Amino acid sequence: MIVSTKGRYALRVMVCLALRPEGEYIPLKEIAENEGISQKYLETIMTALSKAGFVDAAHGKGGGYRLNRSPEGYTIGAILKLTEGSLAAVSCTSQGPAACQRSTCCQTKPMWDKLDKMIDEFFEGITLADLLKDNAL
Amino acid sequence: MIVSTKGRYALRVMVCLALRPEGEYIPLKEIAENEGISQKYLETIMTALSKAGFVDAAHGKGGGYRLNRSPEGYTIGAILKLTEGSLAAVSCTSQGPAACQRSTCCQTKPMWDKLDKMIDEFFEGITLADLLKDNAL
DNA sequence: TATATTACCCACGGAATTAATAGGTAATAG
DNA sequence: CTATTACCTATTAATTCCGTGGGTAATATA
Repeated sequence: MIVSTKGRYALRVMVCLALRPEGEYIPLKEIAENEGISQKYLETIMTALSKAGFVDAAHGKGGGYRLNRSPEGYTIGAILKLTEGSLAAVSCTSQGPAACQRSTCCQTKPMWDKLDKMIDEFFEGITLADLLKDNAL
Repeated sequence: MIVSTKGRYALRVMVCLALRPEGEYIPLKEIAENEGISQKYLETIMTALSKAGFVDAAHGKGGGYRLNRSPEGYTIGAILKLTEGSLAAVSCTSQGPAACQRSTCCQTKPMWDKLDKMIDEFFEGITLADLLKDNAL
């Protein structure tokens, strides 16, 4: 499993926000109910997205979260890297050469490197806007 | 992380066996020492490979494990699917449509499906023989 | 100013998965 | 008959992931 619940939730939330009228703040409670996600758990995700500058947050009545760019401005890779930390397919490649003493002679490592590159390019090549289009992928 | 220790070990072991003289049995103990893998843990992996018909096993002195095909006859995908169970990138896709009630309307699902397909084709397109070649990938 | 509403923060608990260990039994070669 | 080797079942240890609890800070509105 390369993408956990956290990352998948983050994407769904971003899609959810993208479908709302531009500029309007949506309270966390409403997003959670819409998406069927635990409110408390979603808190940690939204806070991360906010801190990273992916969304605007506003306190008080009428507050909530909203996108601060057009959907084209978000790559799926950026969102997932934020929430997942890393998209590395194996631990060998996720922590630099130090992770494995055998990395210099390992005959499987080039394959992992190539896989990582492929996955990275896949996610960086898709934007939030692409997810909104039906049958686009 | 898409591939766990188990799968990575399995691949390294298969490479290790492929580098040995054809037809010769290698005891588990020797493989484990060569690769720096716990002997006991490797047992479970070797037994699985043996049961699946990927390697021959022989008891007693002079026994051990050996490949029963040429390295071209093994795809990385087959080895990993055996040891990992599944290579699905997200749980949404690994357990069929039943895994997620939202699968019919989910705007991220087509992306996961495409990713799974890409990863599967990647691993099925590489054989053990490819890993033996330096700089081949 | 008071109150309701909302985001933000810190730490904890439970569940699931993965990695590894323990201790024995069965087969085979010499 | 003994040493060597694979095979089997169960258990523990470690890690990660998912979700919860309880409180604080900021803001809009009346």
